[in-house]
Amino acid sequence: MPSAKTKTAAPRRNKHYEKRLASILKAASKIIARDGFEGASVRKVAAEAKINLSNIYYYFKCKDEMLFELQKHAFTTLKNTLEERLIKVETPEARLKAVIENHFQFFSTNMNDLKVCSYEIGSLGGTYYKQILKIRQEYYKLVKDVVAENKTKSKRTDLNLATLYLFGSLNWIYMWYDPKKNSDIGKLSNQLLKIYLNGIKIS
Amino acid sequence: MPSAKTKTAAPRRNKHYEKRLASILKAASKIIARDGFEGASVRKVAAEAKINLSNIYYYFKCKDEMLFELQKHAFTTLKNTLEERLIKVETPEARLKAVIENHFQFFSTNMNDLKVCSYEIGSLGGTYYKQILKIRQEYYKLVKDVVAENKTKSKRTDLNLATLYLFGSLNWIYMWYDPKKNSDIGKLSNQLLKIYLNGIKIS
Amino acid sequence: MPSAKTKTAAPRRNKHYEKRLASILKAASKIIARDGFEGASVRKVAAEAKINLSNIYYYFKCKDEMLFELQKHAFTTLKNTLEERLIKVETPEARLKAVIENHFQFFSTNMNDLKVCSYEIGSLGGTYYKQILKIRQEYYKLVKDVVAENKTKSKRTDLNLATLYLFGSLNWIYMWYDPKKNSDIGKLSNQLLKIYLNGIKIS
Amino acid sequence: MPSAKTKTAAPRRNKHYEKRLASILKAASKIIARDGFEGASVRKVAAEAKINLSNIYYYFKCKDEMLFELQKHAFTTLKNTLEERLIKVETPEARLKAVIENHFQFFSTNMNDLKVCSYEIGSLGGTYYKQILKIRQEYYKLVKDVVAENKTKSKRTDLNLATLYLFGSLNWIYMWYDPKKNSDIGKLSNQLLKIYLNGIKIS
DNA sequence: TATGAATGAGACTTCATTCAT
DNA sequence: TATGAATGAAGTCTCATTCAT
Repeated sequence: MPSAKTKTAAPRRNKHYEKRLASILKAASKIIARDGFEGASVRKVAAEAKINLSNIYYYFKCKDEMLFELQKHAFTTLKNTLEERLIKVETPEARLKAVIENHFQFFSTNMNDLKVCSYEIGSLGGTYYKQILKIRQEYYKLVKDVVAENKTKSKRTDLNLATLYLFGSLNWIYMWYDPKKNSDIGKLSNQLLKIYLNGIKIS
Repeated sequence: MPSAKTKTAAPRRNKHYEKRLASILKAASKIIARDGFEGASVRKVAAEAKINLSNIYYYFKCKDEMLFELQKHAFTTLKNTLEERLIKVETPEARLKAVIENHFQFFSTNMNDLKVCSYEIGSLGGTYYKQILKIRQEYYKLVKDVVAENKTKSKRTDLNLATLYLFGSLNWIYMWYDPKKNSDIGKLSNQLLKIYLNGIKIS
Repeated sequence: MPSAKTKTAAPRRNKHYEKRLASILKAASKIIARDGFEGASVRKVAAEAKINLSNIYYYFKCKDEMLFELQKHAFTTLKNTLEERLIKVETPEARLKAVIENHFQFFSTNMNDLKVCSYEIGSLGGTYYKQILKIRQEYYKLVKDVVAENKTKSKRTDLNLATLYLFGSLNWIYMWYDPKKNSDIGKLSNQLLKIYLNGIKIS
Repeated sequence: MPSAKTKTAAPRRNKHYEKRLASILKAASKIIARDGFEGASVRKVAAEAKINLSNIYYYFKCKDEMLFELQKHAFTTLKNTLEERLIKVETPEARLKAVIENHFQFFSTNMNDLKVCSYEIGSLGGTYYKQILKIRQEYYKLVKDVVAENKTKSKRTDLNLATLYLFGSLNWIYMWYDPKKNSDIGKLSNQLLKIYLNGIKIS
């Protein structure tokens, strides 16, 4: 049984609290994506969120915690929405498409978070890092299993390698994704699915 | 006969100059890869290179120039060695393998530079950025042409997308590459070549 | 009735703010007069004002702004007090004496500011410079008009030259003024007035 | 008898020495006038003089010495040329005109030196300061005597005050002198002479 | 909850000067 | 004479964070 303390201990928060917290996180995401974690000063985040500098420390113990919450939220969402999607489909190919589309969907509408999550993984230390690592590993496991379902066993390719290969491709999108040109996420996902499953060459 | 002037114009430097410059660049590469560009203070680089802090400014006009030289060297090397390799092979598949192996070879022995080159692309401003962009585009063009040779035209996949997809996979290696486990670059390249050409699934 | 907003818009500051700001400005004036603007380090000013070094940057955006505020205050005061004096007197000679005495009065009790205002005019750049220039020009115009009232038209001397000539004499006082010896500002002003009006030679 | 050492001890200098020394001094004058003594780095001076940074220290022991030589040369020239002029004329008025024209002549063609000599008087310390002070006082005495010849004794104006008043006017010219507009130094000198002698008002 | 003010550490960079050749 | 390289001190400014109200 999880300790009840978690809930009870939470400070009584007024109706604005959640809204402001979210607004700070959004600002942080934007600034960190633009300037990197080190380059993103708490001052800039405060300015972007239109909140007083000191007041940020009411919502976060320190700067690191901001990044932590950002990554935690992103990876948790990613994992949860993927789980929901996977329940609904059965064939290996459809499931793989779900993986790709889910990742794409989330990050194409949260491009800042993509950067924050792939760039700034090493910026977190100690406990924060470990907690994030755990969620990332759960998400990784989920994806790896779907890759396994699709991969022809006889092929002499390492399963981990194949999975990481997929992640690489998916995470690289911030380098080229343009919401105006690539508005159709479904179509984009299909193309990547095809390449990943069958390669770029007719065999 | 090329004008002798071109060579003479370079400032006369003593015998230690090149060695120190290289040593600073190596130190910078290590620190920037570890801490990010913003997180890498010139102090830390100086300490790593065992050189006096202010003396660094004899070799570089500013911190940005350090990153610039790092990226310039990496992308130029990448491009030059690829060109040399491509001259020697003819079949599309062999050429694509050359692309993959070249990229892999370089970055597996210069893992720090890989980070510095993929993480810190946005950390450069103004003229520096433009110069790097140009070299990167030349390298990109080289790779794209080889992808085009391999890609079955009838397939409805965008050429740029396919190329970027490849880059994503290749650049993600710093997330998992372990020189102890993945010592055989040739084998690794072959695996990725297979996936990229034929997909993970027998069709 | 002026919009209340104008006043309300000013940031709310605590009771110590104005006092500290003034104390920093006074310290800055002293140090800059002694060491010149370039020679006056922010550290020295902070030490003189007995304030923490970085805290200075809470009161000023940058070192330039310090000089700007100093000059702005001096020239504005100079201009305002002169305007007040001029209202009260009518004859040209009395008005000219007001000009001289006003300039003298202010700078003899603010010798540091005199240096800061005549030495360091070129130390300001961009917007700061333009703002100061405007006030200085207004002050100059005021003085020039009084000179014009006094100057015999038939004399073939350029009005601007005559005015600048006066300014030169007035601003040179920091080279020799000694509050102990020249305590009687009224008398000093009278002497200069005589020279300026009638020359050093009986004609 | 002055020690012969002065001449004998002088290092043997090749034919370029004097030329380079003068070129450095000219560069220094320009840079110091523009940026102030503190703002003028030895590096900038070296660049302006197109000489190697370290090599400057062959010509000057330290930065202060550069300023010292600059001021020494200016005041000495000023004094010497004035002495030559004064020998040739006899009437008080002609002699006063010589003073004004001499000062004007020199500084209008050496505007940088004017700034360096009036701005940077306090930038010199110790022995350097004393040496310069001595020359300045000699020059001052020369001028004061000529003022005395012209000044009507009965007038209740202090002689020193009258002299300093003149210096103020003369030294202020860098604030407005424009070689294009005020090309006729003789005419300008005459105007100032008239004002100084007879005032701006017909009596 | 919110905010004005403060602070010590450390960022990048330039300085005058010297050393060795 | 000339110059490439080095160095310790100091420059301006920003940082994350805290304190007091």
